[in-house]
Amino acid sequence: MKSSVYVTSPIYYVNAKPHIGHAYTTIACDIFARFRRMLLHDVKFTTGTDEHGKKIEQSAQNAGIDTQSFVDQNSQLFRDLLPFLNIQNDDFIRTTELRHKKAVEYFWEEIKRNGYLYLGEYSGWYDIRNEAYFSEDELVDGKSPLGGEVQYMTEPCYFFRLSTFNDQLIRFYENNPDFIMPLHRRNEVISFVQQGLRDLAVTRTTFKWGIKVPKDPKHVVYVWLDALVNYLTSNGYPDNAHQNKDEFWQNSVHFVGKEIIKFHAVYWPAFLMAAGIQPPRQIVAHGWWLSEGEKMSKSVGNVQDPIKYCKLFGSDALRYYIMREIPFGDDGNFSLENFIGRHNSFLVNSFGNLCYRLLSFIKTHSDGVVTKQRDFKEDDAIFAGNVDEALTEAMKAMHQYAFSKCLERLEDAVSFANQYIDKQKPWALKKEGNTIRMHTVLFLLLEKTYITTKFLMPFIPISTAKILKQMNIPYEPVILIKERIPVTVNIGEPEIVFTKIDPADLGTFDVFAND
RNA sequence: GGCGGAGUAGCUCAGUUGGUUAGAGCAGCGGAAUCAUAAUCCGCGUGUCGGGGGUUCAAGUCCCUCCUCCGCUACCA
Repeated sequence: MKSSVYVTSPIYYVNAKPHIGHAYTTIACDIFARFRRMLLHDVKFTTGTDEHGKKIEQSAQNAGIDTQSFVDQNSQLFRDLLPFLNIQNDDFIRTTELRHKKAVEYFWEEIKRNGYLYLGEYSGWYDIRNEAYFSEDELVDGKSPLGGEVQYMTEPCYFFRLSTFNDQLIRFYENNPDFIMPLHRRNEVISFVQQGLRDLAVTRTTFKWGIKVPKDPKHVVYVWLDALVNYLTSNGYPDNAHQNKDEFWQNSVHFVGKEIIKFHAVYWPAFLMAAGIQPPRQIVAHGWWLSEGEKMSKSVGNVQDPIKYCKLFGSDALRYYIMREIPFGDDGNFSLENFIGRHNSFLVNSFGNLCYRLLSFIKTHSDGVVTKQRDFKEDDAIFAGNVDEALTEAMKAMHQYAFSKCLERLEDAVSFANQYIDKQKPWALKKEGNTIRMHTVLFLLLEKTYITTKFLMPFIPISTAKILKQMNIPYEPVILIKERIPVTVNIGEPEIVFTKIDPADLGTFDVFAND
């Protein structure tokens, strides 16, 4: 039976411009989605923007424009980022859309009907910027622990009976050991829940910019409850109310940054349980980027701008670097120097050069034609075996969201090919007039390089498409480790696909977002 | 304070349930080759495996302790 997968990025809060962190999550989702498509799975991949809340309302006021125009403009910035990054998403959802309003209202009625909401009163110090209440003793120098300005407020509000889900959540984590990836994040979540959950205030009355509570419109639904429901909205809820029977929902994977794990791994499953819907299949959390060794911040002025990188080096270069540099889940450092180093070392010197040297050799020394021959030697079997093994491990890594490990294995495969070509010396075979052996070697090289290139497609789709076109092998977009190519290949015109980045040419290239 | 993670070659890191002379990539040095974007290939690392103590025939790998860094979380006086 055909597998399905529902891949979601977080929806991005439209109060700030997109930076490398947003690009990172979205690219990871896209690569995973492309990978699964190449396994011929049914894939739905959604991203979008989160547009409600007091903070948005205030930012719009400060900017002197009406709130809807404000979110329209800012949401567009995130939408515009997608083609730059070469993202193939199936949906772009905005929380201000009517379909989402309907979904939230329906969801609200469901959890209310099931008895998980009650009207109470909330008072405390409210951090406007971070949309959160704090108790007196949590304040630091008169500000919230998150650094925002606070004001004391009392408001009637609806509470969600989160406290009744303690045991159910713990049991869920135990029964689904791979629910939270990577593992150490899971432990943090479990220990958080084990300390005991308190009921959660899920409405506000201090602002208007949000989805109103059905039949009690002075209350606005808490932004996180609102935002999380987007994953259902995009999957057709509430028209498609039976999410438990939905193939996509059963195989839903939420990619998130580590800072929002609690919302996705605790609140969200509890909300869903309250509505009678099963939790998502997996939460995959990634780490944060430092910028040139320091924490990224607007005031420091070192916020990395993904669009600049794409404009100058192409989206493939950014996609490769960002996935290769750090193990998914860990924090890492984004630096121009490393970017250039990795780009030149693998994409240009290792992979790009392999493709070009192989194809141009076939073009010049074999009239552009390779035919399968059977003058095999032990070296051939070793080479083929090594590549197959590397690709098998790459496949395994991909299923575990270990993107950098997957790329390492693919790099190994490329390296095996470079070693093999050097050892077999097809140029020497040509001189000797040993055409049969030369074709045997070239054919094997072409076949293995072709398969490796296809495996690289999810990461660097534009470049690999060019290379495959040059190979002129009719292909299906499928990853098959043991794939065979036609017995005779008449290659196309070889061209250089990756060009070396010379730091000297960059001059005063400013990698940071100017604002 | 509690829980958890980490501290291994210049840099980034692998090191399975303890077992032969501790590994890889990058950078660096030397060489080969010339199909290729001077790309590639081969060779080269005496690191107190954070400090100290212990268990063991044997510890980077287990136990104790201390130091440093990070994450989650709590909070007394």
